[in-house]
Amino acid sequence: MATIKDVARLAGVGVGTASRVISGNGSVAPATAERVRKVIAQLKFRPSHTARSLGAGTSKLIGVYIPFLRGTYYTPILRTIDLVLRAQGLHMVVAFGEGIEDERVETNDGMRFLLDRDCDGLIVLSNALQDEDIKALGPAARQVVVLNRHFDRIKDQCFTADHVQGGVQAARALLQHKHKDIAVVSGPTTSPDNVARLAGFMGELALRGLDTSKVLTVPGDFSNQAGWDAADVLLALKRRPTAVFCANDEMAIGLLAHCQERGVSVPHEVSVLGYDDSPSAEFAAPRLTSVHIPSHEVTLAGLHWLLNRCYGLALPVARQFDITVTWRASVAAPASRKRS
Amino acid sequence: MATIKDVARLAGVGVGTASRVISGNGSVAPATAERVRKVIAQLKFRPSHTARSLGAGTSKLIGVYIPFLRGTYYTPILRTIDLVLRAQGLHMVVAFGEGIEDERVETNDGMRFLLDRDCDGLIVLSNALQDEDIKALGPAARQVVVLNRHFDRIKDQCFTADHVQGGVQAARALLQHKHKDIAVVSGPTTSPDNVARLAGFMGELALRGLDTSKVLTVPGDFSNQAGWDAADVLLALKRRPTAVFCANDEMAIGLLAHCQERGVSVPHEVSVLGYDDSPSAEFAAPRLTSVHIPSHEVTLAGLHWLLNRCYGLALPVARQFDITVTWRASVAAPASRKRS
DNA sequence: CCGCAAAATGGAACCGGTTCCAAACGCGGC
DNA sequence: GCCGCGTTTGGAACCGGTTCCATTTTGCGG
Repeated sequence: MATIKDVARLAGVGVGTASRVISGNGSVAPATAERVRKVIAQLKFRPSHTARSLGAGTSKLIGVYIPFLRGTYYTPILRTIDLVLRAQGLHMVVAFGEGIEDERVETNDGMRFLLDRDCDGLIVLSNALQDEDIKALGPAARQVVVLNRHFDRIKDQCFTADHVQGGVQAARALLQHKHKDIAVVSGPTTSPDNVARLAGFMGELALRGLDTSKVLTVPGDFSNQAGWDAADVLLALKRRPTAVFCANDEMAIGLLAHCQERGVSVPHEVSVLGYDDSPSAEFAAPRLTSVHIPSHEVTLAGLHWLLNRCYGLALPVARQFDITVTWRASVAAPASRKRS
Repeated sequence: MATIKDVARLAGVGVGTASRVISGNGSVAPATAERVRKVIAQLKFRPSHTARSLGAGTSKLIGVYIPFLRGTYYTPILRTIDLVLRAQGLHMVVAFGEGIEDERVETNDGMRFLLDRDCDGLIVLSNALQDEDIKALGPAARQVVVLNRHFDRIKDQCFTADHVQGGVQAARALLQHKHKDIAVVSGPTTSPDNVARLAGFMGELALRGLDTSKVLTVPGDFSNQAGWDAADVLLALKRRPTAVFCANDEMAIGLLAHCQERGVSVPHEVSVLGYDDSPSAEFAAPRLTSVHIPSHEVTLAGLHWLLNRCYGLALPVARQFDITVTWRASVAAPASRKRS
């Protein structure tokens, strides 16, 4: 690979001049610049990012930590990040948490790994992260943004939709169709956003006069399989619920698949409500009604904040995110029925 | 951030000695080493990857180019890459092609972008790449691996399952259930792997005595929406096919959703066969029978080859990949029926 | 107690850029 | 023709590590 010295030598100029032509800083006589440019083209010279980073003290690298790349929830987020970054001439270094270890340990390792790589900033999505982990980051914490979580310690750097509100919306969607026998397939209790949406959901049901102690909650882990398994439990019930709220779309889809296999018609016999409105919801069978979390907007806001901090930009940063319900085919009024 | 000079100064040693302690190369008296280590811990010193890269001439960075991160096909591939890389202390820089430009231009830009970042190697997934693009890469081509494509120019660096064989398997799966009225939802004709699987499919049908001119092919673009739209065409047919082969799972899932919406029962009224056996196939409704492409193995082989080349390792590199059919619920024998 | 090889050590050079500084140069005004 | 200012230029210093080389220290056998 040709270096700037080769360019300088062949063009008969000093390295300083060559550098000025390449970076465009400082003035160079037009004729000289032309000569240097010619040599650059001839040598197919491309300046080394590494060397630049070392001198400039900035790597133009943003790290992204994703706990587990499953389903379709994270893919639009990655797309959004890549798109914005490339437009700024930046790159994205990615790490996933997919080892065998404890998720929290893994998150910390992953962040460390990324920080060690001299990333200018970090975007972290994680349910396992704890307040002390943020603290342990020390000054490095200044350059991280957390999505879908809230930490008081760095509240300006946290971007998330209000999942309590999301749960409320979910409850209203079901109540609106006069459902009274409701079941829930929940995510892990260790996941704060899951806890929030369930709290919102249950709270709203109680507010509307439902006895929430009768709302069966089947625990799950956000996977397709968990939804499938939950269906097994739910369909075996003597008095089946008329509606099921799943804490994410993945589980809803697993549940849908199981209902189909058993010949249970959705939404005729059971309504199914998802959460996230991830891409796979749109073409589930039946098309899944889901609580729409504006991930794109949340991601964009967090990313903008980070770029503003790291590179002194002034990109707009949203702080408020509206949650709505995307109505499709999987939720309808319960069929009127007599006691079985 | 503390530098090695700070460490050296505080420990009362030269930078050379400090470096030897950090990197573990060269001998240092135990007492001295201990002293240096103490200072390192105290200062929370972490060596700069950038500086190391510059000196060593290797960035420990592998670039990954993915044309469009949609659906679930690419996610396991990214996971596999990340897992292997991290085990080697390496990182992954990702770029997607999601702009507005021509896909081929975009792929070249993306690769350039990644190469400019001083990546030691590149993994490229792309349908738009042409032979000349490889040529234009010049010596940089030595360090790229292409997945799911074949270029004669760099045949050792291409890793792909045999999609003609995949098409053959698909045909056999349908024939095995005595389907005779078959339709195809194809991918873009610009996608070589799509062309290959269709060729294999049609070839096998012809071999088994079917008149392939009667096999309706609906063009698609690998998206859910394309499958949905194709269903519209197919279901409007006077004589509906008894089986549909979709060139990828995404389209199959879109088609399934539409069938469900129209009340067309799968596999009772139509069988649907997918391709790729991506994660979303498992929990489609009904669960999707699909031609299993061993993406994990292909990715692993390509990645191993790349690591062997870039870092002189000796990881095992597979060259042969078996394609099988994963049987689930969406394909069955056609219901016997009279002419409508 | 000496001599010699091996171990330990400090410091310079280097990787490939950018930036700063001082010097050379060109040009207009007096 | 000379002065002074602004432009152009080459080269050194620097970023933070690693590695090489020369020098000092250590350890052991004779």
